[in-house]
Amino acid sequence: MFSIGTLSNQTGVKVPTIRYYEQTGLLDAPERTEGNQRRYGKAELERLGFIRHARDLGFSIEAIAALIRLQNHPDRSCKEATDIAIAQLGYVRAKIERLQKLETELVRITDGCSGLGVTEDCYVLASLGNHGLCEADHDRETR
Amino acid sequence: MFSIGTLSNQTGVKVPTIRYYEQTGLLDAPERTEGNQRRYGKAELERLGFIRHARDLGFSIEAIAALIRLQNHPDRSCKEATDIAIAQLGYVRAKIERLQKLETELVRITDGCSGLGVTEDCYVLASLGNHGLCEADHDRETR
DNA sequence: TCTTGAACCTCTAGTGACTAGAGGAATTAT
DNA sequence: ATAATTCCTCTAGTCACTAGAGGTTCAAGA
Repeated sequence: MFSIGTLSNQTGVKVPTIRYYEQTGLLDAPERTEGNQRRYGKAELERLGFIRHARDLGFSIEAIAALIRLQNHPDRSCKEATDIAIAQLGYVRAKIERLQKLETELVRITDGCSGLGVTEDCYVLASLGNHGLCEADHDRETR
Repeated sequence: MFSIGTLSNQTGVKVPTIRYYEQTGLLDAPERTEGNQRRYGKAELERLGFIRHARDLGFSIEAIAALIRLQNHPDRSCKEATDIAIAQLGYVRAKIERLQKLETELVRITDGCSGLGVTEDCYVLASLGNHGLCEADHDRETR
């Protein structure tokens, strides 16, 4: 049994974040010492590792909660877990595509400007003010 | 002179968002009617178009505020505006790179799973639980 | 001119996933 | 025994909005 600080060191997840995960139900409330401090074991270490890895991959807390529910029902079809991962993949791909459009336009904007003039004639500012200068549409980056 | 709703229609920026921009200082407080309703002119329309375009490109409110300050001092060097845009480009590129790593791993994870079995043997869940299965490091996606 | 209904106003609170800080208690090391 | 560190809870802040309550003003038609 180890403290929240040790768990934090083992997993790289910050202490307040661990408490936040407990609060939101991603982690079960652990045992406590007589003095009310949290004490964790191997099971929590593994689950937090799972959560951390999924977060690193950009899964939402909500999606991770769903994955954990699936883990707790090992008889359920694997398809549901795969579906969540595939949805995440689609989300990541869509985001990449959007960002690549933004990259293209930012390159265009920054290339057009020597950086030597004064703001009055600045191509960056002109481009931002005049969407008509864009070559293509770019969707809003929803983060 | 036109209302906030008209401005919203012209720019595609939602009414509450326009008020939010005013509150945060991105937009100046406009004239009001006797009945306290906002009335806008061409200048505000243009500035909001500028803001919208910059937001679409992923610039932060803070960065946009800086760009607007530069616009208001046309004698300042264009370099500052270009620097902001270049920083944004770097940010976008870093994000793309991270997301591509995530994409690779998500493909690996989802390809490894037939979707036919039960969760107990699910490769998706196993992969998420065991970071050691990853081929490469992937940084946390900071959004 | 009056009425109706749409659009407007302010204010507060909620979103996601944390992070920061206050003020105090428990644990660990010396 | 004492000092340093870690832990506890609770509240509030972050970013860029979005939603809703409860009330007021405006514009168009009768």
